Amino acid sequence: MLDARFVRENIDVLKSALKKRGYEIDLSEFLSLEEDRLRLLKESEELRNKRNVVSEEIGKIKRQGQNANSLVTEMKGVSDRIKEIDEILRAIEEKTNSFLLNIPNIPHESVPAGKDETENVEVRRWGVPREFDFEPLNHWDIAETLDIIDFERGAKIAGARFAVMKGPGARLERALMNFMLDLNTSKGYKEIFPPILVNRGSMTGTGQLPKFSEDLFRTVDPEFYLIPTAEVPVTNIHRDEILREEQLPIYYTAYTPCFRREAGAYGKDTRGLIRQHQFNKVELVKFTKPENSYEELEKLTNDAEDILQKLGLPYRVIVLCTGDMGFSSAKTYDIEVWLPGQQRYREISSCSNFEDFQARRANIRFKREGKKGTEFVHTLNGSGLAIGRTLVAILENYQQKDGTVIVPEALKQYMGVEVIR
RNA sequence: GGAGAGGUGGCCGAGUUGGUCGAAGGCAGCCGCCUGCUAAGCGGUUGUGGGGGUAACACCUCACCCAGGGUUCGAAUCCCUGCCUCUCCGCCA
Repeated sequence: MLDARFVRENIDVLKSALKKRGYEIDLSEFLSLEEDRLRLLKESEELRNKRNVVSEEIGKIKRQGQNANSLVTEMKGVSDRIKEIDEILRAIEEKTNSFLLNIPNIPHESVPAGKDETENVEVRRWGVPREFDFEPLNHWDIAETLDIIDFERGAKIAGARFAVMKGPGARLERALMNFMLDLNTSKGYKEIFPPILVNRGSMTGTGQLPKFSEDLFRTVDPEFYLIPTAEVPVTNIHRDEILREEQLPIYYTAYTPCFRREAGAYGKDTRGLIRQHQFNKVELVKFTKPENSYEELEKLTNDAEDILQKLGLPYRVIVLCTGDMGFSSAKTYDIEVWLPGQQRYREISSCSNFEDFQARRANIRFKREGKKGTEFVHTLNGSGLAIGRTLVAILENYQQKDGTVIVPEALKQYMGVEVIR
């Protein structure tokens, strides 16, 4: 969320920045509400001041055994008036707050302007897609032949968009988790294994609520939310905290299952493992000082790329244009892996700098050495990587004519075999 | 699930016949002094957020003693609800 004061004082900056996102904003109601709010706030505070002073007076008078009835009556009136004002204030704040919660983040100046995903810009490519001397299969065909992913049983047990991983398929899933966590922790990321069910405050802190509830699974009694990404519990680790400057930057990596309703994706990627209600992911999360966050975004993206390089999977990096970026992000790189079965690049990681947008919602601050006051940290995160999609990429890129799949060099020690057959 | 205890500042911990409490005291931190060094000692100082104010400080003011309501002229202190922690019993991986 943006800061109310910032919005009040930077109307034009905000308007033009959001226009680049294709987001027209009408601030007139907000501004007049803010005007009312500040006026009433002042009145309320002045009355409280009066009440504090006089109440103390009443105490003194009573201790002297004298009568203070007229003052008491007067203060009763003052208190009633304070209550009235506060009720109005609460109503106003509810409106302004929900208005602020629904404004997306301001894009960084380096983000290309554009209306949708067709205007994203490719930044670099790594690796050369392999030449096949046969027609490469889709991963679901490969998996069916090898009997390592069972979509029918997944549907029977749970429903559409669920799968059962079997034998070497399950092992590959586990191998990837371990491989990624080992690689990430070797670079200084601290391993975290957080709760998978979280409360409403955490979902609001990272921006999933109130705007995107339709994509979340929720338990009813008691109420919890199933995390759509480890970003939620891991970023919320430091919610409502004031960090010391020397603690920054903080690097976390976490494996978790992720749960998404995919409500807006009917008919998309219905076959295969690309879009599931439940999937595994290893996440990278950073908390940094504002002046370092863009440098840290580059490093974080590189760390995610390194996983693909070590697995020998060709990919490209694109920077999302203003119109395609997520709600909370100021700048996002997507990493897309080459899938021979689909003859195209598919998203496997999304690395974002949220600047202070999440930190303000989640109230994550830090204190500079020798300076008074606090500042919001910058938060970043990226997949490192989505396990299911990595598994898909391995099956498709390492498939052989006879239907078997070669295990990438880096995974052999985790798999125990050289070929999945 | 049942019974009980409790949630106060960076930490520990007073305060529960409502008023002089943003909150004693201790520890830790910071700044001085003192001191061969260190330790000890002495003095001072140290929360967050909002509003106003300033060139910037200063300063003024409001709120915050888990959260949200309530009673009252006035609440850390009384009442209600929720959340969390601890102990005992039961159950369970």
